[in-house]
Amino acid sequence: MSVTIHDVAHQACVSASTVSRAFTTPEMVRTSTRERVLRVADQVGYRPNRAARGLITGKTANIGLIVPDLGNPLFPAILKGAQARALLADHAVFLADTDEDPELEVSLIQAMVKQVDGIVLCSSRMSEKQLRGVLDLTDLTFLNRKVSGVPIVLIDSADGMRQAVEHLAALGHKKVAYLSGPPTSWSNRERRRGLRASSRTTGVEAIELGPFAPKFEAGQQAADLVLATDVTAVLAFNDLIALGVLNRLADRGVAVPAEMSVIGFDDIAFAAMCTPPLTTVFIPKESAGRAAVELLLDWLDKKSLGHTGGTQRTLGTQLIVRSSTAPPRVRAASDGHATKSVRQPKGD
Amino acid sequence: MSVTIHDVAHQACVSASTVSRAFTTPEMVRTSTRERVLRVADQVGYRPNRAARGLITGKTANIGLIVPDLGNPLFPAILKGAQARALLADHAVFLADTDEDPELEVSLIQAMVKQVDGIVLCSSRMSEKQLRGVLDLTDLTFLNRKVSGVPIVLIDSADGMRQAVEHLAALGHKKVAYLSGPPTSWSNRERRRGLRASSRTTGVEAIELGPFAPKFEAGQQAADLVLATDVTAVLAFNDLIALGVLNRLADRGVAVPAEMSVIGFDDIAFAAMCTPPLTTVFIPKESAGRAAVELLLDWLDKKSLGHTGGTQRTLGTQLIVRSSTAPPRVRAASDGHATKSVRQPKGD
DNA sequence: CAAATTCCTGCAATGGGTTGCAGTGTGGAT
DNA sequence: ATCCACACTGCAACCCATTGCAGGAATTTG
Repeated sequence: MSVTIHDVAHQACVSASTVSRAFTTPEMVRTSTRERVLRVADQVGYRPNRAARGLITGKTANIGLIVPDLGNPLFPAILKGAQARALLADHAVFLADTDEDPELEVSLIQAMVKQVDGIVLCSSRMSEKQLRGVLDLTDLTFLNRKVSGVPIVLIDSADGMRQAVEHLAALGHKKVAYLSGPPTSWSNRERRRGLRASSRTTGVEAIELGPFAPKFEAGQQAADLVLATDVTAVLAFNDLIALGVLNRLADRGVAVPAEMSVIGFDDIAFAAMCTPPLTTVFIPKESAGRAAVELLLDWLDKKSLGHTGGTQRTLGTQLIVRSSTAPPRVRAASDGHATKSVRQPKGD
Repeated sequence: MSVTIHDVAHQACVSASTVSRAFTTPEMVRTSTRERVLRVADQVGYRPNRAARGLITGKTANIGLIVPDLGNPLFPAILKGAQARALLADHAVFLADTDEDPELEVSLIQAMVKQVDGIVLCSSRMSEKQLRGVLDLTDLTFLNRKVSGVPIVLIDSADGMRQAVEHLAALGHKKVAYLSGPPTSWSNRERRRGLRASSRTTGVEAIELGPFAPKFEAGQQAADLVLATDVTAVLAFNDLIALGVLNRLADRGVAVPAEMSVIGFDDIAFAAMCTPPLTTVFIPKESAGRAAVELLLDWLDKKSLGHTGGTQRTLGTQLIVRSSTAPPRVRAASDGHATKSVRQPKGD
C-alpha cells in the first residue's frame, strides 16, 4: 500500500534505522550512504509517517486552532496568518469552529489533544472553570484572552478605543454611544475600559448600549436604539455590527457621516468596500495569528529545555479614518475643542 | 505524562486488550468488566490516542481540506459546512490555504496524506498533470472541479448564469459584459458556457473582459474597462469582483442600478450589506462543504466494502435579486422582449 | 459426570518510525 | 604487528492501541 521506511531500507540495502537517521540526524550517516538513501526515498516517493513518528518522539508537528465562528471575517484572517506561520515551521493545523458554544469548545479541545503539540484558542468563550479543566491537557496559547502562566497574544483594544474617541473628540462630538459586544469577550471588556478612560480625558460623554451579538443583524437592531438617544456618533464593538448600523441608518434615511458618525473595530476587508467606507480600528489580524503560533512554538521549545514562565505579546492597533466619521451637524464654529495631542500610533 | 490504555488496564486490573475492546467492541466484554473499565477510564481521563489507533487500523478519522484563499469569504463558508459535517462523523479536519499556488497545493497534499483518510480539494488550481500526480496518494474529493473516477461536488454555475442573464434580459438589457475569473477555474468555464448558451436563447449580446483575479481590487480595475464599452449591465465572476466594480462605479459617479446593473456570484454575506445591495447568484456554500465531506466519507466506506465508481453531486444555485439591477436607463417602452419562460429555480 | 459449547480474557504480533546500545570496519598511533 | 579511537550501521526495544488466536472458566448438552 503505502511506502514505508522499510521499503526504502530494502531498496537501498541498509537497515530501517539508517534510513530514519538519514532523515532525522543526517550527520550520523556517511555522506555516500545518506545520498543513496535519500535518492531511493525520493524515487519511491517515501514520506515519513508523522503519526508514527509522533508516537515515539512525543511530537506530532501538528497544532490545533479553535475559533468561535468562521462566519466572522476576523477569524479567517487570523487563521490565514496562523496557518502560514505553522507552515513555515513545517507544522500542519487542525481547525475547529465552535459555533460560539463553550461546551463544544471543551470537547473539541479534548478530541484534538492527542494529535497536536499545542492549541491556539482564539477569543475563547469558555468559562474560567471550563478553562481550568482543559489547561493541563496540552499546551494552550490564547489569542485575546488573559490567562496567566501560558503564552498569550493580546490586542491593545483599549488603545484602539482611545484613538477612536480622540478622533471623535477632535471632530467635535460631545456625546457618543458604544455598542457593547459579548460580555464574555475580553476584547469587549478592554474596549469598554478604554472608552471610560478616554471619555474622562477628552470630556466626551459616553453611553453604553447592548450587549449585542457580534453580527450584522445585531447592528441593524442597534441602530434604532442609537437613534432613540441624542448621540452624534456611535462606536461599535466590531465592524460587523458597525456595518449593520450603517445599513439600518441608510434605511431610516439618516445620513452618515453628516448626521451620525460610525466607527467599527477590526478593519475587516469589507469595511473599506461599503458606502460610506467605514472608519474603523485596524487590528493586525494575520500578525496576531502568526504571533500566536510563534509563541506556542517557542513555548514548546523552551519547555523541552526546562524553561518556564508565560510569555505575552501585545499588538498595537491603528485607527483607519475613512468616510463614516465627520464633525457633528450641529456644532459651534471651530472652538479649539480638539484633543491637545494626537499621539503617534503604534506600529503593527 | 499522558494517560495510556495500560494505565487504565492496570487500574482496572485487566489487560490492555480488554480496555481496548471495551471501547471498540463493547459486546465482546462482560458487562460488569466493561462498566468497571469505562468508569476507571473516565476517572483518570483516558482518551484513546487516535494516531496510534490509526497506525493499526489504517483509519485516522481525520480529513484534510484545502482551499485557495481564506481571504475570499466563499471558502470560510464552505469550510464551516465541511467542518460541521466532519464533526458529525467524529472526524477532525486539517486545514490548508494554498494562497492560490498550485505547487504549494501539491506539497500540502503530500504533507497531509499520511495523517488523513482523504482530502477535500476546493476549487483546486492544480494543472491536469499535477493532479494526476497526487490522485493515487490518497482519496481525493473535489469541489467545483470535474475529475473522473473520484467523488465530486459541482455547483451548477451555468444554470446560475442562465438565471442571471434571463433576469437582465427581462429587464430589457441588450448588451452585457462578463468579467472573467481565473482561467484555470472550472466555475469560470461553466459560467462562460452558461453565458454563451443563454446569450443565444435570450438574444442578449455578451462580451467578455478579463481574466481578472477573484479580488475586490480587480473589480475596481474592471469597472473602468466596462465603462469604456457600451454595455448596460455587468456580470462578475464573483461577488468580490462585483463589489470592486460597485466601488469604482461610485467613484466615477456612475449610478447603480440606474446607469449600470451589476450582478455577482456566490452571495457572500457582504453582498447583502453593501449599497446598493448586490443582486447575485446564491451558491449553497455550507451545503457544498457538507456534501463534499459526506461524499468523501461515503466513498471511504464503500471502498472498504469493495465498491467502486465515482459519485457526483450537483448543487443548484439561485439568483437573489437585490438592488444593483434595474432596467437600463435608455430603453424603449415595455416591448415584450422579456424571456418567454422564467423557469423555476432548483432547490439547494 | 464427562464432553462440548459459549463467553470472556490475555498473550503476542502488528503498524511505522526512533533510538540506546553493541558490533563492525577503518585508519592512526605506538 | 597490536591496540585504540572513531565513525557507521544494525539489532531490538519502544511508543500506543488493535486484533487473531488460544486458554480458562462457566454453562449447556449428552
